Amino acid sequence: MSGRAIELFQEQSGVNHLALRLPPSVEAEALDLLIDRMGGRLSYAPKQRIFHEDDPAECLYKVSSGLVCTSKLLSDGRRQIGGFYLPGDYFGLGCSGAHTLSAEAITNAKVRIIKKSVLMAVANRDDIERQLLWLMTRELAHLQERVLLLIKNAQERVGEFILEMEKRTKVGNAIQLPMKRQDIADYLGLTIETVCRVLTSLESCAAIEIQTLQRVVLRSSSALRTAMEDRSSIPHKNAARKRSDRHPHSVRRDV
Amino acid sequence: MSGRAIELFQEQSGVNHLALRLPPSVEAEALDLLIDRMGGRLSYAPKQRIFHEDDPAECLYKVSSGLVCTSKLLSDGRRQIGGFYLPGDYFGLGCSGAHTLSAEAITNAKVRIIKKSVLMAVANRDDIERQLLWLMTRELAHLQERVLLLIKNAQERVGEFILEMEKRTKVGNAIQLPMKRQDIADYLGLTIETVCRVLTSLESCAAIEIQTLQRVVLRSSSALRTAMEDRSSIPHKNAARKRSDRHPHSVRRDV
DNA sequence: CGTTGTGTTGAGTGCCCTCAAAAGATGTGG
DNA sequence: CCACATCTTTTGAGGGCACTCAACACAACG
Repeated sequence: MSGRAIELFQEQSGVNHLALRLPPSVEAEALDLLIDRMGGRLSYAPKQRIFHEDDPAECLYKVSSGLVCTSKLLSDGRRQIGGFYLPGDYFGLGCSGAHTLSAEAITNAKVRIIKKSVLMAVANRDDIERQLLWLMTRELAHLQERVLLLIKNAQERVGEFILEMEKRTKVGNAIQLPMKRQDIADYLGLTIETVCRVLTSLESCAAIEIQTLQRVVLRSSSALRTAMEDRSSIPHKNAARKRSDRHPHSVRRDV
Repeated sequence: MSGRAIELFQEQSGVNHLALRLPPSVEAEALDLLIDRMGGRLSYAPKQRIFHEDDPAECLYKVSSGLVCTSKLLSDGRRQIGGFYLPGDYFGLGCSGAHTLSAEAITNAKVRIIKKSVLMAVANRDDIERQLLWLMTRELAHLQERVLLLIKNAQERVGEFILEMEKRTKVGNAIQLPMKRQDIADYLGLTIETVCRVLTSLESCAAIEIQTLQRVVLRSSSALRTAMEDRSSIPHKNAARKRSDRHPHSVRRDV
């Protein structure tokens, strides 16, 4: 249980130990090695389920190839997609006890899987722990971004999605969209029709080019930005004017 | 750096060590003791800022009294509230490097503050680490709930907010709403007018009673549930019928 | 008791959803 | 390789929910 009182004041490692301020270069090297060597290999066909949302969350997963998503089915029939996971991405984190989301393959996918208990038994615990904490922190930051996304309008949601996928899947200058339009819609909290319409409008304003269903090229990022901010050339929504009215002295009370 | 190879195979503690499956009774006892005894005391007036969203995230905060919220100002002037924190709640977690949100007091508030480095230097690290991980896991679960909330309609959002606040702030049978209507709106991604209208309609259908601006009583939880599910008696939105059309064989491919 | 901030209510509009149908993509058997 | 069936995507028409704008009621404070 204890037996590490001797280390109590080793400040250097102690400070970093918290893993809430991590050297960015660390990433998950040891974890990668471990799961690649010791983790089980599993293959999934499109739409095949990897785990269900009530299954005990005792494993850690990493995508080797293909595309995986987590999702949740609501009582009214709507589906919300928690995230898309590309090769190299980890999923199944951040759940104590049971998963809160299901996971399924979207394309053919190969997945590495390792039990958390095995992970802890085999590896240097602190390294692994720090890396897991880092992964959780990233997941949390990503979720916060998503919350911000969901209060925006359709053009901004789709636009930010394009930009996110550009960072993650660009080969040459082609952005890959391996998921269905319906998956994008469920990820962005929109309908498939709205996603289609926005994509079409983005193409017609020369921001992007839809080469195939799953292949998009970013033609003009400035045009994309413009289209995202454009509210049909009407200064609608809660504009800055209104906001300043609402918090007229949010500044002057600062210490 | 290392020197802990001897502990490598201490299975028992190693398994729990991951803190991703925690004994629910643990909560944050040691952490509570530590921050209450060693943490600094700070007092804030309404609307006073506690930290800014770009400040380095090197401290952990706990509300002693009053109400605190985290928030982010968007470029278009909209504000998104990350969360409300009541006495006993921790905030400032889950950020590596810099905060992603600002924090400010809503009412008069007393806050305990402790540096993460001090925390790690003074305490048994594993306990503290486990408790921090547990707090982060809760934060993550809460964020996932929020994402699900934001794709729902106004009545469901406000209704779920009432139910959440009932769990957290009920004294007798009165629910306390210490924040402004605008704060609720910014938390739910709605406008203040919509929040008002929904609250009024919930009162007129006998689901709740608005005693004062900041004091609400839940009259009939069943009426509330009905009002939340009610889409003006029209089976709109993506109903189950349409959803089953969209994924007609999501079952048959399971292993 | 005026002033300022906050909350409520009303009228009108637009964004996105629903419903519907056509067009395109994908897969299978002949 | 083509015909056919199925699934997916696109496009169109129309409507509702939540937003914008505006005015009034209420509360807090000096």
